[in-house]
Amino acid sequence: MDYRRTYVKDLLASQPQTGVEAFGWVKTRRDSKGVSFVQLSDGSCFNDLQIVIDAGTLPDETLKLLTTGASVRFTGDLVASPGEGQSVELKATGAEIFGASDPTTYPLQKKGATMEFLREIAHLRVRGNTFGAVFRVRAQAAYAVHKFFYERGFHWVHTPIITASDCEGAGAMFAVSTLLEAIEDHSGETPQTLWKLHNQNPKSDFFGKPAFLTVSGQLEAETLAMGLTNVYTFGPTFRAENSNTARHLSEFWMIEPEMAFCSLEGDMKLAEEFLRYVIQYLLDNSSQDLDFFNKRIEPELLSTLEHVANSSFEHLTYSEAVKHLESSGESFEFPCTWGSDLQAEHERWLTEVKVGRPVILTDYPKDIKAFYMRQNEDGKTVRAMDVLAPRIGEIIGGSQREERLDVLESRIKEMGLPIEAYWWYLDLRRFGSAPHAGFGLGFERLLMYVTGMKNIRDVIPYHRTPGNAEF
RNA sequence: UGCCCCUUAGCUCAGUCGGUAGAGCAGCUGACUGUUAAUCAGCGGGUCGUUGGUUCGAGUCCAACAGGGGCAGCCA
Repeated sequence: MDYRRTYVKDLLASQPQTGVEAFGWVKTRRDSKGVSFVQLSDGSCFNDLQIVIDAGTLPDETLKLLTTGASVRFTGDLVASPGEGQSVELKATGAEIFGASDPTTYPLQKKGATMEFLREIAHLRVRGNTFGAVFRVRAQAAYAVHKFFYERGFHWVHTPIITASDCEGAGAMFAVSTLLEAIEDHSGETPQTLWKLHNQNPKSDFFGKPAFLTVSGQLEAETLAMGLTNVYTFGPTFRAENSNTARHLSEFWMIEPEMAFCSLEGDMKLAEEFLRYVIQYLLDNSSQDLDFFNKRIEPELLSTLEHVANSSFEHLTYSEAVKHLESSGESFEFPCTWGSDLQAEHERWLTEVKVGRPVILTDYPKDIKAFYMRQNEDGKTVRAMDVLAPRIGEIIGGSQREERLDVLESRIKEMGLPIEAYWWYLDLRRFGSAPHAGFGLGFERLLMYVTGMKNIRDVIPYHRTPGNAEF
């Protein structure tokens, strides 16, 4: 056996020929008097290979073991299919079963299961139509991300996953420590694992100071952009927020481009180009999987994606958006006033009702945005942007960064942050500072958008959320 | 973190007023010369999430716990 062999995807695209083999897992079997049909899947593409087994070809014992979930190698001839739904099929002459799958206990079936149930058997769900498609599209999208940046001369940079800088400021962090040790407690009826804290002094911890999992690679990416000009990160990101929604994960993958000599206008242009490029790439290269999502998951998916790939995004300033919201005539649960952050219901109205496609909001009040965003001349707003998309809300958050040393320093002090910790970040403004901008994009939110999947936990193989780290 | 909902067969669900359990699919057996979520007939399948309480009697009412989910906030 060798990984260099013919896969289901290749067989389905081949002309009839003798002496072929196919490896995979049985999805279903159908029996008639003189013939049995097996749908064989190996994950190489959306469609299954239909295996035709004439009665008497295989021993009864073998045929009986060809149940949903079994892994098998079929040998035979690839022939033109007289039935509808496929151009070729494999006429079996032999079958070797590697692993049987007891149909009375195998939890996957050919008929509907809920997303919630499949999430609890996440180690098996990839064998079904939906999750096979999700993870193929995920891989294609990741490739498209790299391709997009590579074609534009961006350098992929690897910012640290463990960070001792608690100044990233993007949310609650997970601690990374060796001061804790697991101990078994046998005093109760059932033994349980407890934590023992060696001591409470961070100086004796592994890194000699408190360390955390990164919540953003942005600040480090900025340092790399101040030498490589155009860079991006694409890696895991961690937030210890107690968020329980269909669009938050504790561990997710984020894409963060950062560009030197670039204004917010260039940043917006990149964000829009990026989204439209990835969507077009998937329309061109994942059409079978997208057709399935359009048919079974989200009926408006294809028309929406095609529309977005071919039309420019609406641009609005925060202040204009607030005016639209105030005169909308809608009765929101929370009224919209200038100076406060937009509620989810406001964002939804703007992108779904008012505009009907992605919208970029810019120039937010400085008090509701991060310290590093560049201040406008009005002294009240900053060069921030959020890209909002129908159905999923905020998909991108970015800004032009504050490149003026004095303004940045006073902003850090104003917000009560420990200025000593930012010494290296401030150095960028001391030595060859340059206007620069970037954004952060949640990869799983992008995947929700392009697949139509409704819960972010269903576009990552194993989700990490508060109270859940199974598998 | 706050508010709300759900948990009955392997899966998806019904179960009225509190009176001791139902369907479809899956599985098994059989029928059918080529099916596409095949079809048809028959059969088996239950600690009603767990613990406690109210009651003559609890799937049904109450409480706690466990698991799952929705909305909001935080954000990507």
